[in-house]
Amino acid sequence: MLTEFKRRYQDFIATRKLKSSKRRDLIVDFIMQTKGHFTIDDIYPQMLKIDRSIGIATVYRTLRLLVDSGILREHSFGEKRGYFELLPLHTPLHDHLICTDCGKIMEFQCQSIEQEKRRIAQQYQFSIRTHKLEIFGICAQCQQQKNSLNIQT
Amino acid sequence: MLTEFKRRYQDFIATRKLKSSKRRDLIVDFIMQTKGHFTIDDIYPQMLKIDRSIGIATVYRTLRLLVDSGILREHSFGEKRGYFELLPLHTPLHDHLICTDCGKIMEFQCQSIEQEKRRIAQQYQFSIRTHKLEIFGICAQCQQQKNSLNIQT
DNA sequence: ATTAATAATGATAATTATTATCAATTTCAC
DNA sequence: GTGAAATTGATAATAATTATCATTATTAAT
Repeated sequence: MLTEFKRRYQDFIATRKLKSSKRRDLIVDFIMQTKGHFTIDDIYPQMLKIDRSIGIATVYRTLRLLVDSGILREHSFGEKRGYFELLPLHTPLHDHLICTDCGKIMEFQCQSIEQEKRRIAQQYQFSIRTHKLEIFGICAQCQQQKNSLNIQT
Repeated sequence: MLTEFKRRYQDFIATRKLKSSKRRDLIVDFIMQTKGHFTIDDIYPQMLKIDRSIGIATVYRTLRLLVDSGILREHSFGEKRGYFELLPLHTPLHDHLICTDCGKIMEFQCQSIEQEKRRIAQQYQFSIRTHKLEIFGICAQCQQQKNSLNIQT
């Protein structure tokens, strides 16, 4: 069975005149099944279990490929390393709230931000590939913790 | 004369019980006068002209300080190194369009995105410190160039 | 099926930006 | 002035990613 992601991946390979390969197919198959955000360190050890000989460079290369093809989106979330996530087609993009205290990341969707984004792109005759909206601050739980600490002291 | 930025910097120093220092004052004075986005490499050579003995670590430390105090905002713009920009108070935040072809960065302001951002934060009881919205794609000029190339071939 | 051209691979060196360390110096409340 | 604490410059360390390169795999054309 050919999933949406797989189809998009194969299209990308074809239009760029790249060659398919066992290793890359394996990595792509694995990534297709991920949920949420992940780093290289999250997935590389699991890939080694499937194929002991996969080099980390190939994983990096494949991630780059999938980002370029629009299948993955990369975030930094204020950190040095990259986080990746699948972007299904025909699903509105979501954005992120990042707690700078506990590191928690929450997703939200906002139709009107999407709309405004497109309106501005049009105004600048800018052709959008992707976008990232990260809101940094303190989550509800961390605010409560801080409050209770203040009361105790 | 005490500028708005200087006042905010001194407040921050005071509330964190830090000490002032010649070096840091010098760096802060310099940064106050910057316009637009800059990296360490943009400003460090100029600082050396003012004081030959300033170490790059001190500049990094001071930048971090100013980001923490909300005077500077840091962006990655899809690159590894950090870009910084002054955030004046009482001025609505702006966002960025980034051309992945030529690297050009355009700023825009959108009141309704700001509004939606605040609405969502409220919904999640999230206390906003700052935000970054980066829209990646191809600018008008680069699109034209591509079109004309296609016609020629 | 063979070949020839090109792409992919793993290992690892290189890069690059930033942070950590630390002894010496500076600041500042008392 | 004194002493505790913060700051400093030099530089080592870190950490994530990319570049290099010899070898292997893939593919299109024969």
